[in-house]
Amino acid sequence: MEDRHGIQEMTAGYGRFESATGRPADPSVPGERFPAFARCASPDLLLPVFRIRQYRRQEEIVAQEGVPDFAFWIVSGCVRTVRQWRDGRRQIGEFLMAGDLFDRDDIGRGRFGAEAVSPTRALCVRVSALQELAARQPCVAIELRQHAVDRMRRTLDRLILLGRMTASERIACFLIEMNERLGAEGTIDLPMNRTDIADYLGLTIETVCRGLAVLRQRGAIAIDRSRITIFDRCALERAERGYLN
Amino acid sequence: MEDRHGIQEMTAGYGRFESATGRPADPSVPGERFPAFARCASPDLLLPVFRIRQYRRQEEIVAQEGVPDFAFWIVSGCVRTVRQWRDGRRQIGEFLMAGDLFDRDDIGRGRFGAEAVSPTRALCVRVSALQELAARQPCVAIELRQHAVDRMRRTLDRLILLGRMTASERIACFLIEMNERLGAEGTIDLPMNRTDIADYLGLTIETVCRGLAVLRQRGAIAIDRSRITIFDRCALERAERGYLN
DNA sequence: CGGGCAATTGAAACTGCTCAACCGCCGTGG
DNA sequence: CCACGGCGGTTGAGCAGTTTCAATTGCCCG
Repeated sequence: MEDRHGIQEMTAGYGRFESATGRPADPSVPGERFPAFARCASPDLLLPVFRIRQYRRQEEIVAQEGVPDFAFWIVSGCVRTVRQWRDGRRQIGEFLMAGDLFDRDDIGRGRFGAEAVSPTRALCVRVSALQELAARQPCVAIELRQHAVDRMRRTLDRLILLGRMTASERIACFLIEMNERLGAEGTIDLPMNRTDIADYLGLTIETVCRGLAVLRQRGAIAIDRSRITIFDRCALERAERGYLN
Repeated sequence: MEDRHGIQEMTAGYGRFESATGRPADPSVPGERFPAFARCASPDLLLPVFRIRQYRRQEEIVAQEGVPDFAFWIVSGCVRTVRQWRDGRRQIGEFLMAGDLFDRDDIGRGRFGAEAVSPTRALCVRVSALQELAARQPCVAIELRQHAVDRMRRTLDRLILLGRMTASERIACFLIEMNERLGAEGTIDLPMNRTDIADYLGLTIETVCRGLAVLRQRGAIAIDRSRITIFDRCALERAERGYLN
C-alpha cells in the first residue's frame, strides 16, 4: 500500500518527511501550508505518526456517518464538510483550506462527512498519536488549541449568517471570507462551484447567481466563472453591514 | 462583597463548598446539577477555585464583546448566548441549562454575550485554575472534553437547522430538543419566551406562534403559555423528518 | 379595574424558491 | 473538423413560505 510506503519515507528523518510530500515543506510554496509545529516539534517525535494522502476532486475523505481515527491536516486543496438528506437537501458545514485541520470531533462525530472540493493533499495523523504528541510538545498543543478556538468562532459566525442575514449579505460575507482566506489581493479563484456556495450559505444556486450578478452590476466585482475580482471592497462591506453591527 | 464571602465559605472544606451553594450538591435535587468532577476530584484542589454567582432574570452574565477570565458552570436556571445588531436583529447561539458549562471560547471570544433567561445559579471558575485542575485531575479533563464535543455536535446541528430546515421543522426540532433536555416526560416548562425561541430558530415571533398553533390544531401538543404538553411525539418527529434523513 | 406586556391571529407585502429555458464551454465521437 | 451532449452557470416568471404591520386577546400585577 502507498500508506506503508509513505510511512517508511517519512520515518527516515525530517528531510525525508519533507521529501515524502514530493515538495519542500516551505510555507511560501503557493497553495501549500504545513503545520507550524512541523518546524518546532522534534522530528523523531513528529515523523512516525504522519501519512500523506491525496484525494481527487469530489472524492470522499470521511463518510457522513464516519468517526475516523485520523485527524487531517490540509496541505493544499480544499475540503467541504457536508451533510445530506435523502430528499436532496444538503448543508455544507465549512470549507477547509490549506493549513486547516479537522478530526472526528470537528465534523460532529458522524454528523458531517468530508469531501475534496478540489484535488487535495492532506497529512493524515492518528488522533491518539496526535494527542500524545501534543502532551509532549507544547507547541503542538498550542496550535491545536488555536485551531479549536478559531473553528468555534467561525462556526458561531455561521450561525449568525444562516439565522439572521439576508441573501445578499450572505453572499457579500462569503466573498469577503474567501478573499481573506485565499487572499490574493482582490482576485479570488474559488475552488468550489455555485452549488457548494449555495449549500454553504443556506441558499439556492439561483439566488447565489443573482446575488453575484447584482454585485457585478453595481461594479463591485467582476465574474469570470470561478474567478471573482473585487473592485470595491467597501461595497461588499456595506452589503454585509449587519455582520459588524 | 458577596464574592469574598463565597470564597471564604467554599475554601473552608468540601462540606462548606456544598453549603455555600445554599443546598446540598445532590444531582437529585430538581433542577440543580453540579459537575460530576465535584465528586471525583479531591476537595483541596477543587475548592479554592470556585465561586457561586446568582443572576436575576434577563441579567447580563457576559457582555457581547466580553472575553471573561471565568468559566461558568450552570447549576440551575437557563442562560442564552446572544448576539445583537444595532438594527435590532438578534441571534441566540444556544440555550444553556443546568449541568452545562461555557467559557470565553464557547461564546466565540467576543462574538456572543451571555444572559440569564431565568433566575440562574452558576459556579464561576477562573479559566486558568480550571485548566490547572484539569491537568492534575483526569476526571475533570475528561468531563471538559466531553462538554466540548457535545457543544460542537449541537452547534453543527444548529447549522443544519438554520440553513436547511423549514419553519415547522425548526419548531418541532426545538420542542424535541427541549423535551430531551428538560425532560419531564412530555411536559415542558419552557424557561424562555417566544422572542427567545424565534431568535434561536432564526424565525420571527409570529412564525413561532403559528407553527405551535398548527401543532396544537393537529393534536400533537397542548399550549398553556410556557408550558407545552406533548401528546404525539411521533407527529413532532414527522415534522422534523428532514433532520434524521 | 386598568395598564402593560407577552402571545396570538389576520392580511398584505416581500424575499427567496421552484420551475423552466437558455447560454457557453468542453470533451467526445462520428 | 464539426455536431452533439452534458454540465455548470445564468436569467426569467410565477409561486410559496415567511415576514411585516396591525389589531386583538389574555394574563399578571399594581
